Amino acid sequence: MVKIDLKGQVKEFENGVTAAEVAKSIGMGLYKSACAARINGEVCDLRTPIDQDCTLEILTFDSEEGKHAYWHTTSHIMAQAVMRLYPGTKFSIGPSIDNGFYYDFDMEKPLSTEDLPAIEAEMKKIVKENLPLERFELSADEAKSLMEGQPYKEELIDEHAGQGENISFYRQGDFTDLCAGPHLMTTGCVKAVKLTAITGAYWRGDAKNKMLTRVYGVSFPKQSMLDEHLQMLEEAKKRDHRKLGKELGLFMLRDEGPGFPFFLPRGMVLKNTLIDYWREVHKKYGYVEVSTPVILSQKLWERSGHWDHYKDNMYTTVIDDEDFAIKPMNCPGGMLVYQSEPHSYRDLPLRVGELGLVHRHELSGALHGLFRVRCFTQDDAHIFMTQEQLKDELKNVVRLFDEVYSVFGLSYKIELSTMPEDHIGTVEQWEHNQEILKEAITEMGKEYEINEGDGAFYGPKLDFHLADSLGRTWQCGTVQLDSQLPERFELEYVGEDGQKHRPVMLHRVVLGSIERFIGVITEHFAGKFPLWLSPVQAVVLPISERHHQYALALQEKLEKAGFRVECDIRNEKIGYKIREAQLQRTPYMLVVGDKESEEGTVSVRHRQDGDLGSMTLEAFVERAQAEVDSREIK
RNA sequence: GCUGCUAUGGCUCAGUCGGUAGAGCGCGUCCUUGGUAAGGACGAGGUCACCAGUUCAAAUCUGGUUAGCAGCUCCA
Repeated sequence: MVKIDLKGQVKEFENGVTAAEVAKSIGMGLYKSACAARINGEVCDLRTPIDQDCTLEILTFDSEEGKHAYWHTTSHIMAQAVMRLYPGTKFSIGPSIDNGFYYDFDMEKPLSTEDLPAIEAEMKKIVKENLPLERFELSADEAKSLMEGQPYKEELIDEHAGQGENISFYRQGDFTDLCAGPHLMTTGCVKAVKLTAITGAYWRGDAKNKMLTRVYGVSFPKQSMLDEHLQMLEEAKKRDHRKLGKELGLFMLRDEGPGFPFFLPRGMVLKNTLIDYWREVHKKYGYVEVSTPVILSQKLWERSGHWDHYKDNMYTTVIDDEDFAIKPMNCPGGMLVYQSEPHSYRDLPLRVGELGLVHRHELSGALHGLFRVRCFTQDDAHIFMTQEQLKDELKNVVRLFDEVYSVFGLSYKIELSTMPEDHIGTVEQWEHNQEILKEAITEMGKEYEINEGDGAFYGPKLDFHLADSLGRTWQCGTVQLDSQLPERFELEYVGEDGQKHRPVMLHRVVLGSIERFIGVITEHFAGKFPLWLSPVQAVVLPISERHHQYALALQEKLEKAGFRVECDIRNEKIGYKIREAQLQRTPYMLVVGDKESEEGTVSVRHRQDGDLGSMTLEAFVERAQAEVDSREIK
């Protein structure tokens, strides 16, 4: 007998009982919705036999792990359907992902979207057949003979065999796949499936390898959940910053400058307001500001190491027969600023900010609205300090990040990116620096994930990722520890001992790029920017022509009070003007007619709260000013 | 850059079988002077992304180029 602890309730079972059988003993409802199990904290298959005392949790679709098992099984069902419809297909891998699953196929004739309904129909048949999934293990040799004619599988088997492991398989009817699991008990559990996209993807994610056909899909235990999911995607599209950017007149992109955004008057107000805030908060945190040139000699880039490691992404030019490059980063300019005068330990930490306009030749296929452009403003800073000051300064930077992100109500995910293949500096230096980053962030009580090999070529970094409307995350903030550039530029400060020492340096951006950040907050707020950021904060709406004079006077008074105000004196009815102001997400609409002009009041409507009744202009100004000052998010 | 898809007035989109373009919104003029999400009439806007080819004839078929979209790769 084994004792199984089910969330605090201990029950006894026969030795060798499976997690699925335990679920069944609790209730058929749980058994039917079970996707995977967590035994002693480890996620595993429902088929796993239990032969010693343990804790057990049954994972349903409601849990992350349950969803993953569910989607993973669905990807096998899809592969099985493809195998039935296109017998010559070579299979590679088909995992679950955050919002569904995919499977990569190597096909003689790649699939097109027209083929998806047929695959979906075949999948429904497989679901109806309610095939049980069976798990088994083979030695590497046996595995290879089973997967004969499947070169991608053979490659994977060789890899596992190299580590001396047995290879696990899952079989469902006429389909068997190399797989670690966990998986559902039968194909019949998958109730609602939608294949969502078909694209290309490189084998093993390497651009040098063959491009395979990738089919994406998502599935749910209920049709209504699928409908809801698709509905949610539709809603998310409405928040897309490219769509809103056009509708709200924030920015535009033209064929004449792919990846080079144009900021329109309203977008420019947003950008400048953001920059004003940035300056305010950086002043508070003890930063000074500089500006370094956009074009600098190629020799400088050779010295900094950018030329060797980044030249494919740099735009270049020739001036008076000398080679120059347009800056893709601000650091070398920042080094020259530091070098321009001697420094004492008393000056450190020296925090030098720069809103630097950088240009990078990004691959055409990588461009994406304001999220990925070829020309953007980094809210950069270089911080020079002593080794002893490093950890405190790291924390200081993270505190600043926290303050800024909380003003926008943004939550983030931290990644620690470690040494890439292409790097400068010694392994010891890298490991030492990575350790300091870890310590600083751990001491602040923050969680992080490791992003192996994704550091900058000059040092490890902490990346702060923010999510867009579809939940895709974009790196915005980053703190990078650099012990290379101070070395290459022979930076110095005079210590207490009167000797010259080398400072350590941090690169960091909070917003990341102003452009990307505007994209993120546009989606985050769905265009309803907080009052302090709104390009137009209020619009005065006269009911008819005889109220124009009063309305224009109000506009002038509000502008004098420091607000961004428009007045809609078009020959339209009030309902029409309100509709337009609502669609523009204008925070406040000030309706004025006979009543207001006689009483000297305004009738205030808020884009979310609706009619707020009439009040004096002074009362409105007071209210709005308080909202601006608090940077309240409504 | 790679794979697939797409490109028609300022915007969103129709356009069948190849026979030289259509709607709504927006814009302009006029009527209407109104009370919290679209009042009405009339009008002006398009070498159908670009370059070739096939054809008596191309928005439509073919090839290429450019740009966009989804994903991959790369990245703030």
